Amino acid sequence: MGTETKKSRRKPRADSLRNRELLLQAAAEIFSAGGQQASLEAVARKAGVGIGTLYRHFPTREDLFEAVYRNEVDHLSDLARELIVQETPVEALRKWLYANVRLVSAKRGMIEGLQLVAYGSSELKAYSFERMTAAVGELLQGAVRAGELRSDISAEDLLRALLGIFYANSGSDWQPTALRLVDVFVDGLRVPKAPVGPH
Amino acid sequence: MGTETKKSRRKPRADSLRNRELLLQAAAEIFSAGGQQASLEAVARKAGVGIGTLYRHFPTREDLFEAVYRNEVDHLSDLARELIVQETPVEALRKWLYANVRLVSAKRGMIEGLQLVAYGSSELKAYSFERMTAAVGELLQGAVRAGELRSDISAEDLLRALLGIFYANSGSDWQPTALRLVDVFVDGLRVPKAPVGPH
DNA sequence: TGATAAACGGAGGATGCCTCCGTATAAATA
DNA sequence: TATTTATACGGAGGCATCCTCCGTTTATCA
Repeated sequence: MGTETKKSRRKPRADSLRNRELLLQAAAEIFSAGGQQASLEAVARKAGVGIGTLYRHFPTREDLFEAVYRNEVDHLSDLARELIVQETPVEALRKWLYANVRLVSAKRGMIEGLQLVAYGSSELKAYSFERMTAAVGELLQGAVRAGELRSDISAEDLLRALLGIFYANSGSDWQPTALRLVDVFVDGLRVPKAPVGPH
Repeated sequence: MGTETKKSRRKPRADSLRNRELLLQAAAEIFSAGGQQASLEAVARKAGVGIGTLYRHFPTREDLFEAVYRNEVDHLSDLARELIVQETPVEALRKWLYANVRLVSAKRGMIEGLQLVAYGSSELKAYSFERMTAAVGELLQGAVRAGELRSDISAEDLLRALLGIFYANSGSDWQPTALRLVDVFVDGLRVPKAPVGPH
């Protein structure tokens, strides 16, 4: 027999998992507010863990960024499903788009600060695109089926329009502007209650 | 009479002007090599002045970046004129393009690191575009008149092609690649000495 | 050749990065 | 449940950078 090839591993410790989650949450907020050069020590402070813990979970800044991004995409996907059952179709869409603004906030920091797009895994990009299209597709379908939104907008159209909104105005306080534009956009998608066409 | 509204100012001190120049020169090199997050203390060290002197001349990092950029554009413009009289037309163009690679090195750092394009003065952009087009126009004209380069390339075309070359490959060691591409590009512009067309 | 406005240098306090290691604790074992 | 042990934790510490502040130096002007 050779050396033991596969030790029975212990279950990961509960505190480790918890701290990882706390860190991701804190990082999402800090990066969203402060951009790409936010302090990692601030992230650790906000998460309520030591700086060593942060570095153990995410050895490099990029590791943390990528994890935050992936995490946010997953959250958005889940959020779409929750909103579909909890809200009216149009409000579900609107709230999901709001959440998107927050995601892009983090994404901007990552892309512009660290060229994640340049050398970053394109696997990550494909992954996020797929999940995003699926999520927005469900939201749209719901609202269209309920007769509240016009039916000639595809999921990809909507995502493209969003990207346009996001990248068009890249100021320091773009977030409130983006939220306002989302409102306008959603209202524009509505099917008018009192049609004005010829009878 | 009111209070004296306009005191006869002293002439600016010679060492001040000299140090400013030294700082710009050092900053150009440091930014070019190290990107946008290069250390300002390193700039001061390289210039051989105290850190306080750096901050007196350029209170913020952005101030220094913008000054370096403006300075480089001016230098490039002057360089074009010098090369026109010192070199053969084609070599003048090639060397000027080399110098461009170095400029873009600094520019990249500025744009990507600090969103100079986003909030930065668009006056600065207009200024640089105008001067650059003029410079490359003169270089082209000289070489075309000498019958060494094909005549169907405009100054703007050339600048656009350059931008393409520069932005296409955004790696860490893009500079050598860009220089090689410039070579290829200039060679491609040449009028062939022994035409191979049908007789 | 003073007088003085202006510029100089760099110490110093604050903050951030990342490593290292003694301590604490959750899972495995008895 | 009690003990063992693999694993994770926190944060001190060393180094780098940022930026300010102020005593000293020096170029201009009379």
